[in-house]
Amino acid sequence: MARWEPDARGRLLHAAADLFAERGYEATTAAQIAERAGLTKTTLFRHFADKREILFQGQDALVALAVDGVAGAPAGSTPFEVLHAGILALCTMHPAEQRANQRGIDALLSSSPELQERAVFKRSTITEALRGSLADRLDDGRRAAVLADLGVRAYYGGFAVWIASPVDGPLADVVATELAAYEAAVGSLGSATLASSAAR
Amino acid sequence: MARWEPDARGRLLHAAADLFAERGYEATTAAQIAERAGLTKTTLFRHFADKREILFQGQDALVALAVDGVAGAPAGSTPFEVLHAGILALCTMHPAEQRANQRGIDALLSSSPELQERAVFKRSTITEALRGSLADRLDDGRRAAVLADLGVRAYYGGFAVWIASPVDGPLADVVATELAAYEAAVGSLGSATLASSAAR
DNA sequence: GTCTATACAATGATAGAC
DNA sequence: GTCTATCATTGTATAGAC
Repeated sequence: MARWEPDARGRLLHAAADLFAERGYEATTAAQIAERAGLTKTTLFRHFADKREILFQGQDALVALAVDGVAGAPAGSTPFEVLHAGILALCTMHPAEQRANQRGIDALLSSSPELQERAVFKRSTITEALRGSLADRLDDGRRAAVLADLGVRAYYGGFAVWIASPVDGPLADVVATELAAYEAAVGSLGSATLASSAAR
Repeated sequence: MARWEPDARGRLLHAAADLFAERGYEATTAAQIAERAGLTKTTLFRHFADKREILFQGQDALVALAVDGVAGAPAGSTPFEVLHAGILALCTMHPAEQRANQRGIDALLSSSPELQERAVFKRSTITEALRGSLADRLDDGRRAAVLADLGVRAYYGGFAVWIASPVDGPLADVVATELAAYEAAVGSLGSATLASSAAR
């Protein structure tokens, strides 16, 4: 028999979600979250590095998804196809059932500068991991970097559209549309540049 | 006659630079900085929003530089020429004499996760401002976003090279070289995409 | 309008007991 | 793993001094 109730982490997450929804992020203290979960502040900080991390639960898995997605792209893929593989792998983290949850988290994020800073950092971590794995595949570091930025933009942009949309549908569809639009924008940029330099 | 010693902000910056160099960022407390400057903690936090901001002194001006640089690009410029104008404007913030200082700041940044997070946030603020002003000029939002990412990469990448380089020279030269390299990478990406889609 | 004094709330770390 | 307890530090708030 366990000497304490199981799933402390899950209880903390649940308590935090409730309290953040009730009073907002800043008005909720770490001690209050712990108390509602039937635990203490010390235990909370054993499970989460800091208060902000509670809201980014599971985000760390995105890095591995992107890297594995890129690594798993078939040989002979074009650079954009490799990128697609990495970005669409990210979408598997967000099933349609969680869309309502994500809306709530999104609202919290925009309420606190502290959380926005952390969100930007997470985004940059994903971008950097993606850039690294693309660089392994593409042997041109700068091309890999540009693709990583572009892919992450499509992912986050698609995510925002998906969250805001009234109709249910898979995130991957929206993101794929975004990716195609960015691809077109880069294509026109490339050809515009070539045309203008050819004109000289 | 002043009733107190002037230039409190300057003294705080100087005291912080000394203490950070002596003991590192984390081992220096806000109270110690204030004390060495002959002030109190309260005053320090009147001049800086938080401890991290002490190390990003002046960074906020970069946003205006980028925006004004883009806005000042001559009519009829190509998208890349507009971008050049914005990015090279950023370089005016960093005269060659400050290169040694920047090296010290750079070392501190890599010593603390807290500072890295703030640095990433500053970078994203600059990117976002640049993206906005490029979007005004270029009427294609996604193209503007890709260019902003690319330009900021050239700026930060060039900055790192400039910091590390043993030879003295203007930052703008290094950054211009980076920009050209990224431009070439995007050009080849665009034509590769066009070629591969044409081949179908 | 800038600084000081004091008190305060909250984060996060640490040590030792169960 | 969790708890109690204590602690340093950040950052805020208030009221007053010059």
